[in-house]
Amino acid sequence: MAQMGRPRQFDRDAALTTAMHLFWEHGYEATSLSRLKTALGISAPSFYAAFGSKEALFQEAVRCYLTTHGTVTDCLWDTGLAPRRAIETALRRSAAMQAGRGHPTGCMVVLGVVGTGCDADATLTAALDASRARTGAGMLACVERGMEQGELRPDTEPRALATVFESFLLGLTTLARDGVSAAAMDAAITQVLRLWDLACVQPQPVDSATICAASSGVAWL
Amino acid sequence: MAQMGRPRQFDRDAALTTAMHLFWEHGYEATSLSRLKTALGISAPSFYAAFGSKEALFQEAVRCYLTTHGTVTDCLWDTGLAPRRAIETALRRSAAMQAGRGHPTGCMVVLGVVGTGCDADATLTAALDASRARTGAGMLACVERGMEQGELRPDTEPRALATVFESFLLGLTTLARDGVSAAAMDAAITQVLRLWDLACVQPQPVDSATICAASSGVAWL
DNA sequence: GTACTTATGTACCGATTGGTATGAATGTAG
DNA sequence: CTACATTCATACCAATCGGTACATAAGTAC
Repeated sequence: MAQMGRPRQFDRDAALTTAMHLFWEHGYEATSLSRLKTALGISAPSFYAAFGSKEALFQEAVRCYLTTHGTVTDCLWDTGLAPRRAIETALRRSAAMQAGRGHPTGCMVVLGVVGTGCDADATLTAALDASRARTGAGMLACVERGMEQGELRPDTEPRALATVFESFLLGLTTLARDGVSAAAMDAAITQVLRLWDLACVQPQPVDSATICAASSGVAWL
Repeated sequence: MAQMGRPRQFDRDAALTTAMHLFWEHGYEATSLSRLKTALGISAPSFYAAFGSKEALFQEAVRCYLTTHGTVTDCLWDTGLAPRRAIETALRRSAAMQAGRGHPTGCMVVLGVVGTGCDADATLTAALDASRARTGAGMLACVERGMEQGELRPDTEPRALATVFESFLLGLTTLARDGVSAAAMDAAITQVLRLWDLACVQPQPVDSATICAASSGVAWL
């Protein structure tokens, strides 16, 4: 049996994507029910039958983001990758994604820092906060791996170096919102990665700027 | 003559500061009239008599921010300062301010990128957008000054290097919102400034990390 | 004192917020 | 066919949104 009852007359996945784009673009509070209903092309009862509530839809949109666009930094946890390459890949993929087309600019996880207002918003942004914490920890883990593997000098300050990469990554969101191109971001990424090479035991000229975002199945971003 | 009519029974400047903190913390849309009235301790007619409208108050709050906390990056335009020192001072002052106490964390100018939702919000965030553009241009101007003065190598890519500093600076807002301390930011600033030294004609070990935020009359931040 | 100016408190405005009750429409199961 | 399950459209809900009318209070000017 397929499913009982009258079938819904809209594509739930497509509607979820549209809602994600709205929350991504405008934030949680600024995305009103009426705007959602209009954009999704459905009525209020259909909305609540399909998604439960505005907050539940937001949570689901966040989950959708984290499992798609948000995966660009997962390489930070790929221990099969050289740590420097992991960081470079995360930065270049993130830049390409954030400045990419077909969706709002910037990173939804970063934009969520201001989205709400009440005190009860902790549950709303919990997933976003956790994602940022995870990415920051990933940066630090990569630097520490670089030290453990003897690639970085022992006197390297892992937290300070990781914080540079993390802050730079976080800043891309605002750059993207202000219309900075992916090419400009890529040039900056090439520069900031020289900090890694500078911290290396033996200064080695590395071939940067050649990790393409399309190098591993994220061409849809 | 002092001023005719019944004198107002609240401190307008203090109310403006309180309102600025609310907008800074929660953004424009998430800061409702009732919240403002409660925090300011005044009634609706007093509010409108004193500030005109919510939007007018926001604009005034932005102006207040830009002329106080927002001045931490003005040193980027101080041609009397060595360009490297101008950038370092801007970064360290900004970090100290954003992680400082007595006000919300992060930079109000950066947090404004997501504050609104409608299409007519262009007028709302125009001042914030212009401020970010100005700071970005200031970063670039400093790098270009470093090249013109022969301090940086001729093959330096000014835009790429300036974008690194700019993105790093923008990222501090999210770091601050996530509770990163000023000390941790300072350590990262020391690291990112090595990019400047790396681009110098003659590699020179510079005494970083010793520009205190209190070095020029911004101790109130 | 009276005239005038400004601020305040109460009570209210239409519009929009997120969310529902209700019953008809449309499907499957038997 | 009937019974059941689910979605749909219309209409509606209390609460809150940003903003105002109006009378009163409190000051200065003369």
